[in-house]
Amino acid sequence: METITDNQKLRVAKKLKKMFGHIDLKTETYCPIRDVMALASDKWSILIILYLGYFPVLRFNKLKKYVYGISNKVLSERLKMLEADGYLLRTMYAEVPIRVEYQLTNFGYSYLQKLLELTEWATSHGDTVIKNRKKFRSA
Amino acid sequence: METITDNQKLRVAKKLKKMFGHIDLKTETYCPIRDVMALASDKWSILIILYLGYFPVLRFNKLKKYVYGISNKVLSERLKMLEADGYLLRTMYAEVPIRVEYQLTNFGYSYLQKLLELTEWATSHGDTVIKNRKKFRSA
DNA sequence: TACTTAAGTATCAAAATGGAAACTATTACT
DNA sequence: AGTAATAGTTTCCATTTTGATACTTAAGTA
Repeated sequence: METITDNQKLRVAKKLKKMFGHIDLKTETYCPIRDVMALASDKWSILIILYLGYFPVLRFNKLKKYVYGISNKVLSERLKMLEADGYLLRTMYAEVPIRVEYQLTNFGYSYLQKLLELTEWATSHGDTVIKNRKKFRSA
Repeated sequence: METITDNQKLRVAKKLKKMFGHIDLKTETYCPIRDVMALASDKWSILIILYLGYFPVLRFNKLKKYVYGISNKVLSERLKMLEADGYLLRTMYAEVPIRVEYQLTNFGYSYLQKLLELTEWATSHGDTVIKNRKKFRSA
């Protein structure tokens, strides 16, 4: 079982208060969690960013191999959006055949650091989730 | 500009190596990032978990108000999945009208701690993303 | 002339997702 | 009998999101 200390709870409460004080809850003003996270925590975006963290530079087709299951269309879409938001840099070399390299910006790298907290948690708790699901289904 | 120290880069590389060593990249074995994160980093799930962190207990309609824009269908769907995966607890009181309470489990709380790293980052970098987008469009 | 390769784009059908609105169950109250 | 409230479920339709496949561009090579 997970144990959570009172100290941890306090820290979390503090962070939440700060965050929720900053964002307006009721009205539909701009909400970074809805906007920024929508792209950056997307299933494919997460994988793209992680692989670009692992391999400093990747080309389109290489990336597509690592992020298996993604289609040309979706990959190029996500790359364009991630570039637009500033997470990554696209460099095109006018060779033949053309060569394009993708790499994280410092901004993207800064995001990756936080993202890692989450993906590490996910990899170490994946089995628990599976167990929970089974228990739930059989209940 | 974001500055990233070599020290930070080293730490990130270490984490990535550990994660990517653990998961098999090439074959399609079970991948917690694809599976666990798919639900837990979903747009609506994030908001649900954050609000359940902020308010220790919430009922269906209250939650729906906070997570504005979500429909009955999607909210009840997400709640069921989050319950199944073990993030939250659903308690039903056989009163009339019926009363149902949702709250985070310790497991869900443990996830929330990591999630906060990301949402805090997002709230403090939302303006940068907006700026980046503008720059990109006008380039 | 045809072929090759990288990095996409274009296109169209298929599938998944989403939202709106109506409906259900239950018991007490008027 | 009709109304009210909560917590959903159901239905149906529209929009979004995918996925697969073919196509493009450019220069060098066989």
